Amino acid sequence: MEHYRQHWKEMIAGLLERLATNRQIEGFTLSAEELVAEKPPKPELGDIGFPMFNVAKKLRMAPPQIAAAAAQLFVESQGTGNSLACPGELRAVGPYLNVFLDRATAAEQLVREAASDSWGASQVLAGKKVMIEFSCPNTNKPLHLGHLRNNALGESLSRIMKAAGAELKKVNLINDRGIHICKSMLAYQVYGGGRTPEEEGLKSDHFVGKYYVMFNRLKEEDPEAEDKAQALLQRWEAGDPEVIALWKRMNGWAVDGIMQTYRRQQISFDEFHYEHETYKLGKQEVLDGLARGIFYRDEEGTIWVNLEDVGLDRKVLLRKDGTSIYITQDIGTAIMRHERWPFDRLIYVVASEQQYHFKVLFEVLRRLGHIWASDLHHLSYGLVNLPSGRMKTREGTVVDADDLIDELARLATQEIEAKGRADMVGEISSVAEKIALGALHYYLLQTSPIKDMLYNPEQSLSFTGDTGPYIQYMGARSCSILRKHEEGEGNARHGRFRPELLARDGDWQLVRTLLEFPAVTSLAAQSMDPSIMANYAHEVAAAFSTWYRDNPVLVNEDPDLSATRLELVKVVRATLEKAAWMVCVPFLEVM
RNA sequence: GGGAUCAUAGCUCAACUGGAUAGAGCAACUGCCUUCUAAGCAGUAGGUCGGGGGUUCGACUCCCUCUGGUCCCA
Repeated sequence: MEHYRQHWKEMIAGLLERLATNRQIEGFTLSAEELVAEKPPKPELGDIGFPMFNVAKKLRMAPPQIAAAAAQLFVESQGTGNSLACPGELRAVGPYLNVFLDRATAAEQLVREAASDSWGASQVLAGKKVMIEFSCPNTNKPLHLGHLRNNALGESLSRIMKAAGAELKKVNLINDRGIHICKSMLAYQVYGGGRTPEEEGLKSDHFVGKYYVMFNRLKEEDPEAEDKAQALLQRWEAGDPEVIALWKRMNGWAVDGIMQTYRRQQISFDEFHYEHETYKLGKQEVLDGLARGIFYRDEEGTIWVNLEDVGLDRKVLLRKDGTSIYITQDIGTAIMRHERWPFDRLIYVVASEQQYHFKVLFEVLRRLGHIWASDLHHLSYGLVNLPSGRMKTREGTVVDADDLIDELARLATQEIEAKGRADMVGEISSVAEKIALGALHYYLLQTSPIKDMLYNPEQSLSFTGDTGPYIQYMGARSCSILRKHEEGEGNARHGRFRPELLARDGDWQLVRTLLEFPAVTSLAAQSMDPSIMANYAHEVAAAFSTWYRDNPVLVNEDPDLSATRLELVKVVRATLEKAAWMVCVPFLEVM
C-alpha cells in the first residue's frame, strides 16, 4: 500500500504544479513529501485521501476548488497516453482529493505479493545493524510478569525490525553478582542444609528465589544478617573458593530455570553476557575521561561528571575506593559492544524508571567522544501493575511467570474440552500451551510500550474478544477452509483466479486491509512499537471474520468465484501467520 | 526542591504522528449455530478526549498553565 501512496503523492504533486503553472503562479514548488496521505474514514470516499488545505495558500485557491481542478487535470491527462503503474482514478470529495484504486489490479498484485516468502517485509531498515538488549534478569529469583513484558517486547521488536530489513543481534546481560545474590546465598547457607532443587521438588530458579525470600526471615532472627551478606560479597570479590563454589552452584540453578522459562516463552538470544565478566569494564574509560578533563575528582577522590548544563545533575562515575557502580559498567559494556560489532543502533529494553539513568549514560558516552552515542536508544516501557497496585516481592504480590503460563495453559485446556474440540486439535497440551502464549503475548503487546499497564487477571485470562486467541482462531479458520479445499470439498479447483471478482465493496474492505501489511511492518519498525503490529493483526482477523461470514469460499455457482476467494483466504492465512509471528503469538492450523 | 512520564466510554486499550462523524474489546441489552469451527457475526446503548488558555483553515495529537497518578535524581 505504501508504494501506492508514494506513487499517487508524486502524481498529485505533479498535477498541482501544473495547476500552478496554469494559474501563472511564480515560483511554486511542491515536493511529494509535503502532501499528507491518509485513509478516508469510509470506503466509499476512496482509498487514499489527500487534504488540500495545506496547499490552498500557495495556490491562492480554496481547497475544494483545488481538488476539483486537479481531478479535472487528471482526467484530461489520461487521454495523453499516461500509463499508470498503480491504476486508479482521482475524485474531488469536498476539500479532499481522493484516490480510488483500481480494485482488480490491486487485488491481483496483493495475491501475487502475498505468495512470496517475503510478504509483509519492508526495506526501511535494510542493511542496518541493530543490537537489542533485553530481559537481563537477576539470578536471585525467577522471572515475573514484568520480565514477560520485557521479553515479549524485545523478542517482538527484533522480529519486526528483522522483517524491516535489519540485521539483528539479541543480547542478554545477566546480573549474576551483587548484594542481592549474596542474600539468597546466605539464606541458603543457614536454612538450605545443602539440599538441591530436586530434593525439594522445585524448579531450580524457584528454589533459589525461595531462599532469597527467606533472607527476610533471617533478618528477623539475626540482626547481623545484612552485614553478613556484605561480608559474603567481599569474600566473593576476593575470590574466596568456598564462596565462589556456592555462587556457581546457585547461579547455575537460577540460570537453568530462567532458560527453561525462555524456551517456554519461545524467545531466544544470540549472545549472553554475565555481569561477573563485565562489572569491571568502564573503569579505564572513566579514568581516561578524567585525564582528558571531561570528568573531575573531588577532594575525597570520587570521580564525577557535571551534566547540569544539559539539565541533568552531577553524577558519580567511580567511587572514592575505585569501585564501579552501575553506570560505570554500562559505559564499558557499550564501548565493548560497539568495538566488537559496530552497530547502527543499540536498543536497551528497560523499564521507564531507568529513563534518567540512560539519559546520563548516553550523555557521558557522547562526551567521551563516541559519535555513535546518538545511535543508542532506550526503549522505555511502563510497569505492569496489579489492580491492588505495584507488584512487591516483600508483600508476595509478584505474579510469577511460570505460574501465570501454567494457569493460562490450564484454562486453555479446559476451554478446548468445553468446546468439544479435544478430538480435532491433536495433542491438547501442545495446543493449549500455544493458546496460553498467544493470550499472554498479545495482552502484553497490545498496549503501547511507554504506558504503564494494568494486569487484570480476569481479563488477561479471557480468550474472547480482543485477544491473542481471537487472532489464532481466525488463523485456524482460514487454514480450515484451505484444508477442506485440499480434501476435495467445493468447486474452486474447477475455476480460475479472476481478481476483478474481488472488486465488490465487501471484498475490497478485506483486500485493502491486507494491502497495508508491509507499511505496518515499516511503521512498527520505525516507531519501535510492537503494539502497532498487534493491533494490525487484530484488524486483519476482524476483517476476515466479517468477510467470510457473508462470502462462501468453497462452494459458489461460479467456480471462478470460489477459486478467486480461495486465493484471498491464502493471503489472509499468510498475513495472519506472519503478523502473529511478529508479536510472538503462535500460529495454529487447528484449534 | 528539580526532572521524566501518563490522563480518551463504567473497566482495559486504539486513533495512520495536525485532518473528514474519536474507534475496538470487556461488562449491559437484542438477534443469529440442519450452511467452510459461535474462542464467532450483526445490532442497541455508553464520550464536555482531566480543567483552562494559546497556535492553526483545522487540535485527542503541538505550546503554556493548573490538577491528579506513577517513577527518577538529591
